[in-house]
Amino acid sequence: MTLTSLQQEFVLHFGEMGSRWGINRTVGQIYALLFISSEPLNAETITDALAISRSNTSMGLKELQSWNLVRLKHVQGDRRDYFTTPDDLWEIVRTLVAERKKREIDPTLTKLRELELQGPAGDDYAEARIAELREMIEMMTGFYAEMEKLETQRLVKLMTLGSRIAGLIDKTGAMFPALTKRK
Amino acid sequence: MTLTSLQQEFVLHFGEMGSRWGINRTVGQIYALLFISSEPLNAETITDALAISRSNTSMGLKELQSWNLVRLKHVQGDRRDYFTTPDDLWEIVRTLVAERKKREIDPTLTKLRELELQGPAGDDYAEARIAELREMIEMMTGFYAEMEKLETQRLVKLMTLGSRIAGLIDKTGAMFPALTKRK
DNA sequence: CAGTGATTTCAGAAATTTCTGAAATGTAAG
DNA sequence: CTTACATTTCAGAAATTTCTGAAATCACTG
Repeated sequence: MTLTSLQQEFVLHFGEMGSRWGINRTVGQIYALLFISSEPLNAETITDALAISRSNTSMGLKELQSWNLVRLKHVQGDRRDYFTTPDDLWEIVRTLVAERKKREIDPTLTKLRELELQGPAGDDYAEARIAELREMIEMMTGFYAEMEKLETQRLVKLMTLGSRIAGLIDKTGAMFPALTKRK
Repeated sequence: MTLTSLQQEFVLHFGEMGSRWGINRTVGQIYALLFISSEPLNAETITDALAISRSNTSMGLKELQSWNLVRLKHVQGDRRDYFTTPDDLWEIVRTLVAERKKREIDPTLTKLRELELQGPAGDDYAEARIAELREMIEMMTGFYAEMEKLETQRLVKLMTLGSRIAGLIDKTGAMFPALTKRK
């Protein structure tokens, strides 16, 4: 498979960005290629489109699968595995956020709780700082859990509303009547 | 400087997590150490607390400064530079989000716009996919820009309210009267 | 259940990133 | 201007990550 120059540029960009995210260049490129391909691709096709080794493709796909970022498809009369990304961009974003939370946030939250359980260590400042950090992370993950439940439509509306929502809350942090009365 | 076992564990954890984020172990450790230290620390102190080379400390601090994550302080009658993290956790989070956006999102947005400007490349699917991705990123960064403007107090309240806010929007995505009337 | 092709595994090679010590540069004080 | 630190730079060493080709495993098919 030969890439159009548009595909080429897109794929290369995601490869470079990959390192800024926590993933490697090849994984970024594979994902980008699947993302802009209208049809599912098999490992062989990816291998030659990106000019990498077959085994590298295999590892990259495995990595993407562990992130739940690609779906496996099968073509009638073809034994090979074909891969795609979900059509729904929101689904992709949800997955991405969920997985990053799992890998980047949750372990830290666990560790902080563990440290607090070890009880007073005679370092009041550090202890207070750790507690404060834990509380903040809990607040943010709690908010995230709520947002995760929302249907996409409502989420979109919420984002579009933007800061107009904040108008409902006065400076002291109390809610305006409009919000408290209803429900 | 010798670390208490609490400090030790905290610092090592952030070192390990560092690689899951885009930063390296040492940078994570330096930041963690500054974060749980009640007093500003100089490079020499950091160097021996973490058992790394003086030059490594210098590079790590430079990296943290480029992220705006540390502040430089000076102690009367001492020529050395002392470093701390802001007391306000919210300020830290805001900085972190802003910097990650700058490094991880903005370049991609620019690239996508650039690709669109290059005009029809005869690959309708890829073009549509790119446009869709650009729109989603614009929506999210737009929402972020709004949230960034809010005072911390309101932001906290908003997060605590959580999904109750979503009750204000009906399934079709239209706002409920309560929200539209008050303005 | 042998044969064929697809996929994965894995040890070492290649590439990249991180770290160090030595030298260079910067800076305040005398 | 010179001395006395403090900090930064930088080339090479060390460590880590990524990539490859060969071999192993897996799984259909006839």
